[in-house]
Amino acid sequence: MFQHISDVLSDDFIGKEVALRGWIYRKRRMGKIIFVVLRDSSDIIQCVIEKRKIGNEKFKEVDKIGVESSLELKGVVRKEERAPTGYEVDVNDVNIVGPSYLFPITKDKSDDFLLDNRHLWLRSREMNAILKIRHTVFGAIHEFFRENGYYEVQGPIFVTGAVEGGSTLFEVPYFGKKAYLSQSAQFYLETFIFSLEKVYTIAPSFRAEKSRTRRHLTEYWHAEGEVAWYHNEDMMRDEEELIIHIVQKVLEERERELKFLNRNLEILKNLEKPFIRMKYQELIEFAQNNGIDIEYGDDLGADEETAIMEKFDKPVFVTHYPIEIKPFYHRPDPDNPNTVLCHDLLAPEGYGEIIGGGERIYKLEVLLKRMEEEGLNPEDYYWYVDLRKYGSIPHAGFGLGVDRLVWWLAGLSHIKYAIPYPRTIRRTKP
RNA sequence: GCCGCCGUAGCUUAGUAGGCUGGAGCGGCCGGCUGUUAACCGGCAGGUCGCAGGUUCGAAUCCUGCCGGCGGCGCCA
Repeated sequence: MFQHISDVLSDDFIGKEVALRGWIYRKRRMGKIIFVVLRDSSDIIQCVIEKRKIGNEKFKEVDKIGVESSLELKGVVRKEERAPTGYEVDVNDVNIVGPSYLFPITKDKSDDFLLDNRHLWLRSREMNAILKIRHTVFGAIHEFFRENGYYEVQGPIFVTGAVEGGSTLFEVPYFGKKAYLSQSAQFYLETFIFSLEKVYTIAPSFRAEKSRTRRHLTEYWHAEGEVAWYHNEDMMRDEEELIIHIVQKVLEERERELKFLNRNLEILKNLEKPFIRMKYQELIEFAQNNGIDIEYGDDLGADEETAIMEKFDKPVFVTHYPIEIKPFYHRPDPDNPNTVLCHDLLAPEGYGEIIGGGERIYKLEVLLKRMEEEGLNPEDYYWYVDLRKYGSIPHAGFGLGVDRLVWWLAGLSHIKYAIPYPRTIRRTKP
């Protein structure tokens, strides 16, 4: 039986023979001895292959093959301070499963080259760590929703209308007609709540925005929730708990990976609710008092958002935006109809917006009026309007940019490092 | 869409006030080494200088256009 490397990196295995399989991570020959650093999904371990032990022929074969060749080997574990992970295997037998010559990724590599070779770069320890963190994040999201009474649902990806007013949709040919790729499941989630009350989905969203920033992808993973009877504050409370649950889970399961990525864990470890809540108005004043050039009615630009969020070490909910700068479906605040009952959640350390959400308009007349003001044709949204005709209820929802969350949690410099196959304005391969 | 930058060997790059044969490291190939840490030592091979046109006695270097890419803004999760 083969074992994983992480399992045998332990004093319990000293002096015992183990069987390992994996890929050559590094290889160095010193005359009649070859050091192979073997890699599998779990970790790396240095293996020593001596000519006198495995014979001339085998030795020559191993000498010939390159980095990323796949191997099966048997050997005895020994504690060895000189080895990269503290233990070493004295190899008794080795079998080359699939040789690799001229692996394209070597010592010097540019960002662009690694993106072109992402299919191979996934094997790197960096990507291995990021992928494991992603795995934990996605799992934690499902866990949270399911433990809190949400049903998982699936909306369509081919759609005919926009959710976000200003956003650009990807148009695709559809049997002689036009369809678009979904940019949010929100409107569909709103239909599900009349059956299931609390629903969520994790799905890709597509935005044809020609954004060239460290926080934008054209295809990204969107975790969205929608809840019947919830008001803005109820929604924020769940989101707060969701984020804390994810952070806890990542700290529990992925501390090693975060450390490997040189993530400073203090902010994550100290994270607790409640998050900071600020009305848009207060945020503008706060920004102005901190020397940021912004006026009431301006949308928060990336510079402002970054400058503001560098001053906080926990996430901030920004609520009550002016009605003009938010999409039509947000419910106006009854106490101040010039603002809407919405919220954005900004991640600290300069990372910025990771969640957008709010309470939806549930009265038919209000919705029709808002659509008219925005120049939208209710017929295009007939099914969305219908929800306000047949037993409408207050409800709220939100969308979490999962890749953005991973980007922040892992402390990455660009969102393209947070997703295995980033799709940006200029990249659709590999 | 706007602003800025880049394109030289498989990879990372030096070289651009125009001038001899475009240098190097890594990787590769050949050889050496029993404690290496993306080892080291000796040797060899490897270049349409993104593409097209122009200026010039002469262009990797200057000009024009195109192609590809990077960073940021706007927009958003």
